[in-house]
Amino acid sequence: MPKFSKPESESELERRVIELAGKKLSQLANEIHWPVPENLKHDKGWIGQLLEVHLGASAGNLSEPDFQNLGIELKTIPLTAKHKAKETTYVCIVPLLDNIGLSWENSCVCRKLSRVLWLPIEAAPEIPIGERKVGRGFIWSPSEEQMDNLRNDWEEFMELISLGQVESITAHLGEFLQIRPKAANASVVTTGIGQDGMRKQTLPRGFYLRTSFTNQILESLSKF
DNA sequence: TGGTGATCATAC
DNA sequence: GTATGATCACCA
Repeated sequence: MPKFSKPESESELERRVIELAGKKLSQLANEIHWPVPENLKHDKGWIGQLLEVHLGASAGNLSEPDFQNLGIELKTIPLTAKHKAKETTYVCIVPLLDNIGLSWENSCVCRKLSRVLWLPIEAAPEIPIGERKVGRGFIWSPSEEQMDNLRNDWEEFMELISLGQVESITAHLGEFLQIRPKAANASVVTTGIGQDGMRKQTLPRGFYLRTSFTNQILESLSKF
């Protein structure tokens, strides 16, 4: 069996996650002959991709779960020195068009978060990238309460968007979910709905999970 | 100093 | 541009 074959079952994936716990990123990078970057300024997705390779995720830029056969999405969680979530977690792009009649159950947020492999990684700035260790990952599904919370935020956002209020949405909105720009830079545009109901060019946005939400998940587990 | 708004790399 | 992977950088 090749070293980084895709896991055939959830229990196999879990075993491999446990094996990764406590390892340094430099160790994982060396095994696949990847150089370790000085910082992540120009390699923001480096850690996520490193772990995808090690766990045998059927990577690619498909809008499919990372482990297609298992229906599981892989998400790394950068941790502060206090082992709290350091950053919000990107979920998916916000649909700005043709979202009439889109139900929460069929939304990208609900589908992506229904089954997630969370992998905490040390990310305190004082620790060099290569010295950062992988935490104890775990497979998770949202509780009913968490689902309700996310759905409430999502429905509020989608109503604003369908009413042409995209431009008025700031990252302050939403209790657990938020909407922020998701683009290479501020001049990138996509088509959305304007205040007059006509199509309008606007900045692409993404759904993100607030750190309060991911911390809630982390607190219910032992990470290391 | 934490959160919001902006940005980076890469494949197609 | 859209999709994947996210973190940076600045200001309140």
